[in-house]
Amino acid sequence: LSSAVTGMSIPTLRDVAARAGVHVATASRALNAQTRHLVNQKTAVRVLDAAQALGYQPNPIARGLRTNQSMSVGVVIPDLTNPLFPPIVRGIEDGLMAEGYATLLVSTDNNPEREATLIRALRGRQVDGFFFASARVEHPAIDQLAREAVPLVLVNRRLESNNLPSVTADDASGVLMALKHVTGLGHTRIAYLAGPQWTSTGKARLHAFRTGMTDLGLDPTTVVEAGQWSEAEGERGLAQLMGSHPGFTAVLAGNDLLALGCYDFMAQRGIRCPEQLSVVGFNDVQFMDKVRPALTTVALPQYEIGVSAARLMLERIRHPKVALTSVELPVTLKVRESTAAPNPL
Amino acid sequence: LSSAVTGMSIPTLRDVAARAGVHVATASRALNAQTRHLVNQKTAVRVLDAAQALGYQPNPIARGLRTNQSMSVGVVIPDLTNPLFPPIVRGIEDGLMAEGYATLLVSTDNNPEREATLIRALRGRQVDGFFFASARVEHPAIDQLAREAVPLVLVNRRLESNNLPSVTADDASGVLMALKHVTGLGHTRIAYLAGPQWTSTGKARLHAFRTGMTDLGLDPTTVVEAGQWSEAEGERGLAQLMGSHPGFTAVLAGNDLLALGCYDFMAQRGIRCPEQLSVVGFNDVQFMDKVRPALTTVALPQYEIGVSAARLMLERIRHPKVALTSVELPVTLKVRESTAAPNPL
DNA sequence: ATGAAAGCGCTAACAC
DNA sequence: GTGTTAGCGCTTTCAT
Repeated sequence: LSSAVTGMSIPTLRDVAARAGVHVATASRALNAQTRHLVNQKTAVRVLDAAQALGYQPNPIARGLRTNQSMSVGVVIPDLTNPLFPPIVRGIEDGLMAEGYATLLVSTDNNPEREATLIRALRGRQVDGFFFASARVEHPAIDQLAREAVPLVLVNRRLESNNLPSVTADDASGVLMALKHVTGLGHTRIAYLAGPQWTSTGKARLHAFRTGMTDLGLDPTTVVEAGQWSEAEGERGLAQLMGSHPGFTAVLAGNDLLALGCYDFMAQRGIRCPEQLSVVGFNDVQFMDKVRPALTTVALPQYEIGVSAARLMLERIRHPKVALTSVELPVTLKVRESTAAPNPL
Repeated sequence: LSSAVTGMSIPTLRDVAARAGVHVATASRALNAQTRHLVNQKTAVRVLDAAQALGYQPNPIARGLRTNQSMSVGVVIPDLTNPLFPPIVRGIEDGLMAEGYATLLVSTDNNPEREATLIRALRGRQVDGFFFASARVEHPAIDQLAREAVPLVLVNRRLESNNLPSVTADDASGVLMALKHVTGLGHTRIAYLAGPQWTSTGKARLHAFRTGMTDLGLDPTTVVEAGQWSEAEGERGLAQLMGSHPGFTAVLAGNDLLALGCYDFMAQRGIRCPEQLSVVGFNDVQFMDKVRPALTTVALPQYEIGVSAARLMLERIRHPKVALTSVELPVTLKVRESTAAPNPL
């Protein structure tokens, strides 16, 4: 018995077909833009009208079972509460929603086991592709997916082992802009509080710092690596930096969280920013213009990164054969209050 | 031909059954905890082993088609980049993931049309339930879903028209704590910058302010309503407040974003916080301890709200007949630097 | 305790 | 141009 007859529940393709007086297959063809040309113009209209009248919604579950497509994608990030990710995720969501894709979002907490479980769960749900914002420089799980030809897009990350499509910000330029700004202010002894070197952004930014400093004829060795992209590690990092390489007047942090950690350490030691030490962040996460002092930082086009990633994914899904492309987006320097000319002792 | 034989692709139940030497139906029963008792102990073990060996993952799409369950839920929020929501969403995600549910997250931007579209899309995907963090006090779309007996949980919101299960924070106590703190400091002329009155939290908090002030024998009429939960509206609101009711020495804001808007206005007018005006926020969103001055605010157990909501949803899905329950979680006051004793002129 | 068979809603060969 | 048929992977009667 068709569900329309029972009066209950959601109309199915059968109901539409019945109402239009055609076979389900015809109804299916008429409803699908790809195959609509196979059916008589008038019949198609009749089917469309019937669907409209019934408020028919195709069931993607059933379709997916048949077509091996779920019209959904997995978005794998380290942690949604890291303020860098919400805008990126929204960009992905907005870019994909228009095309009928749903996004399954998961946070890995940088825990490889959890990540493996989540990837398995997403694969089980037949996602049509994966976004990874959590890629370590080496990442067996991703390599595996790539080998299986699952559509993949790396977001704000790159892989060393694999030439996968990625959307990143121009980290090198960003570091150089920060460096130029700080040297322009008169600083010459500049420290770098690097992000974890098992992340591609961490490595890229540190590398840019080293070459940039060398090119400027400055000493590029005042460097400490944080173990995590966290405030706590930023605090620890600056402490270590001041212990091992005292005397610098500015510190560039691998990201804003690390910069905030510097603030914590400085507050605790009574060091004033920017009078005694200039600090520069990276990412320009929400509220960085409101912290004390307002943080000078390199701003990423976060939402745009998400949108671009969505575009790349669509390309990958629709044209799997086309050569891989990657996108690098420009960054901008936001000069605020955490940087000033060095104070002559 | 079974996929295991072809050597490619993902193993199906057929492959597991074949390997264990049983019929698919038996394999299905053995794999499902609910029906395992129907099958011989030894057979069950054999099937489980086969599944293990093959790395079998049940296909929820196929299962869903049969059972009319998608093992996924929709999470509808106004905007993921509003920092209140990421922790809540993570709580929901973590609470549900353990039970095998996936979350489909969407942002409505408070746009009713967009929201309607998104709800339709989610229904089309057969989600087993909806979380709404975007409920207006009146909300036809939600009423409709409730009438259709779709499992629903309201998060940080309540509905006037409908007694739906909800998880909220104890807004009234929060406002009272803020009030007590500020009066304890010596303030008597206290303004309230209310959130939008088309939201339940906006209404609840304003109501608590009015009764609280009255109970304290203070004038409760220095109130302005913001049109949105936004920084811009906070700025506008404080401007309006100072124009229409000058002379107050403390302002309680409906949430942190509004409080930050107050900061903006004060910076622009050269009014010092807390010396000239004390400000209290609400929610204790990320970085409120880092803004200038560090914001005194009422903290919500954000992650816990999400976890509780997930629990409620699970109950609803599993026992649809059980009476509706709602949860109200306690809040805490974070005293920081934006409040001080009023400055005698 | 297990197998056989039907069917969830849809799409895609294949016929006519 | 349209109907027929089969089947995606799984669960669930119904037999045995």
